[in-house]
Amino acid sequence: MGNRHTSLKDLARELKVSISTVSRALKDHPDISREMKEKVKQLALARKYSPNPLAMGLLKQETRMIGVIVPDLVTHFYASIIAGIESFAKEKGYFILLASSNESYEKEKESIENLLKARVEGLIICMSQETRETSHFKSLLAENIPLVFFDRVCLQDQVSSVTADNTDASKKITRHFAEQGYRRIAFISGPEQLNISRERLAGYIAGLESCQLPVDADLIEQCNLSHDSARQAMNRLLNLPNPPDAVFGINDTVAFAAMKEIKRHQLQIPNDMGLVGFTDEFHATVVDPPLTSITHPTYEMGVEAARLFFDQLNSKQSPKTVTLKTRLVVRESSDKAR
Amino acid sequence: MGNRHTSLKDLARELKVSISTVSRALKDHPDISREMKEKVKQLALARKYSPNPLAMGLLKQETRMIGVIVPDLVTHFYASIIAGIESFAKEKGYFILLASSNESYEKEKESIENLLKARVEGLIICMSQETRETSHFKSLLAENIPLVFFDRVCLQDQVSSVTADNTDASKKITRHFAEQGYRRIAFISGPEQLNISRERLAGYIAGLESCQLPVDADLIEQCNLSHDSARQAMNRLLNLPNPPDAVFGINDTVAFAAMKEIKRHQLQIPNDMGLVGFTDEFHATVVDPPLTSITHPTYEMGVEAARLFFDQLNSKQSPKTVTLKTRLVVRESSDKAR
DNA sequence: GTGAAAGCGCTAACAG
DNA sequence: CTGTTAGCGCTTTCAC
Repeated sequence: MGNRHTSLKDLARELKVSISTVSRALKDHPDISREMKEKVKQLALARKYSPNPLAMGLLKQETRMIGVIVPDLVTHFYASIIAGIESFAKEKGYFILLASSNESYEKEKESIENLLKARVEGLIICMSQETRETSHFKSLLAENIPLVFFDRVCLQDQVSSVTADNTDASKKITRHFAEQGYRRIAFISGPEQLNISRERLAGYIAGLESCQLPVDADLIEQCNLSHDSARQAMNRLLNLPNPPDAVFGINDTVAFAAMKEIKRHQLQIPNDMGLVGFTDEFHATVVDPPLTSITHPTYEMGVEAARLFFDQLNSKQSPKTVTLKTRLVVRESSDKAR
Repeated sequence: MGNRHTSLKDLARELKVSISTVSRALKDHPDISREMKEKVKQLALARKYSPNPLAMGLLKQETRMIGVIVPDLVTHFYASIIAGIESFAKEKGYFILLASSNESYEKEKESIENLLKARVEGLIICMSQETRETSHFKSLLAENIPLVFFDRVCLQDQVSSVTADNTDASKKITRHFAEQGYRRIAFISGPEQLNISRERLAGYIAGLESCQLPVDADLIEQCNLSHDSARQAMNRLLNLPNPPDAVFGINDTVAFAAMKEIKRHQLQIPNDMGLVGFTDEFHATVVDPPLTSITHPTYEMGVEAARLFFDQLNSKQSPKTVTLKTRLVVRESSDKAR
């Protein structure tokens, strides 16, 4: 390999001045003469000098890297959030080090350790589904390492986080169903340790109550957010003695799985069964019929998470909670009127 | 911030020995006494010592980072490939630095520069759609920086690359259509500077010829791989005086766009119009009807790209070309028989 | 067996 | 205005 990068030393030698002179000239230090600055800058350009971030990092104790941990690397949902984080971080001259927990608590802990070993300056995390216990996060706090949660959050009084307005959004969904004439509205939730499950469930119930519809425990199903488990949940709903006439799926995967299962049972969407999801723009329009959904502002969520991160980094502020407004976009899957 | 990590110096001070002793003890240097090793290792563990990669990098001139540039961060296709790269790199103790070209030639060049400034040890790249000119890649080669292309490639005699068996696969598609009784088979291609466009077109034509079907220039459309442009292309096909009865879309986005447009024209898939794509497993099964497609081995492609990268890194070998086998998976969208 | 010292590329305090 | 020096964390050669 050899050293393919020009160093200050190289420049200094070539110009027959000291390293510090070169260093200062490049940063327009007032002490340096105009001509010297000229000469140095010109040579630096010619030799394609760029400061060695390792050396800088060592010196300044900063690596300009942020660790990002997501439950899963391959879904559009996280990819889009990551793109948001990346774009904000890039502006600030930071890079992203990416890791996936694969929805596993153990891998989450492992990823945190690896990223810290790589000397990231802090972490932006979406918790794994399995995570019930938060000591690994608390020790980050104890060590004063900047931390931000997005979408799935915990320790909200101590950690900055970005979420969607889950409760509100879910309430809107239930009310929308009711307005369309659906009466037995089911909800397929996720693991109860996740705030998104709890909040969306709360909204679902609040919505039912505000429409004077009864809350029927049979209509509340749970799954582990995997495709298969969501299909099974939908299947249980369909096999109920008194099945629902509408379903609210807690996220993309669940909504898709539900859709497949409904179709498999030869039921028409939206006439026999209404369906609404909680997805990003892209997926909702790809399926057939197009899915009514709360469009999750994924990219924006990433941007906000990064913004919160830098707030933490620059001045240890008290944790902030950002809640992103969502929109209910009505499409065919819940539009009986058509 | 302060220095939150334990250093060799810290350990040395605590044990009242020199830094070099600690360093040697930790790497089981034969000169060090058994007891000393014990003591050092124990304390290192207790203090959670982990070597500072910046210091190591500076010393050894290696950063253990690979730059990865994709045309787009948010699609499942690239996300899945990135996951493959990441998993292999992780094995080797390397991290990924991710950048997106957003299909722009300028951004691609910019990303290369940024990543080099960050001192990645080499690059794994999928070219932007706009890229026609390869001098920025050539200068990487000139500087002996390891480089691997995937999916979209160029300079194949000088650079290692992984691709799918595009020509073969496309031939299979055309032949499959013919077997199903389709006669006017159209192809929606991408920009001609991309090898995937040229190779898939070649396979499409070879397939037609092997079935004694005529090649009709009207049935070969082009788009820039965006959703809108693909819809327009499909639309042009549908408005032909003698429209096709089957369409082969060059990738995911194109196949989806085509599907929407076909539905908008009230045509039934597969009866009025057959449709086949070139997609990863996930997307093909989400749409309705499920899409017959060449399933693109995305994750595997990432793994192979990473493998080639390390081949390059470890010993400057002559460039290799890996071609991944694909499978034609017949689903409803082209299955007239049902 | 262990320590001292140099050096990777850089900045900043201190000299002159 | 410019140079010298120390030090960020680490490995390695050379001394003892």
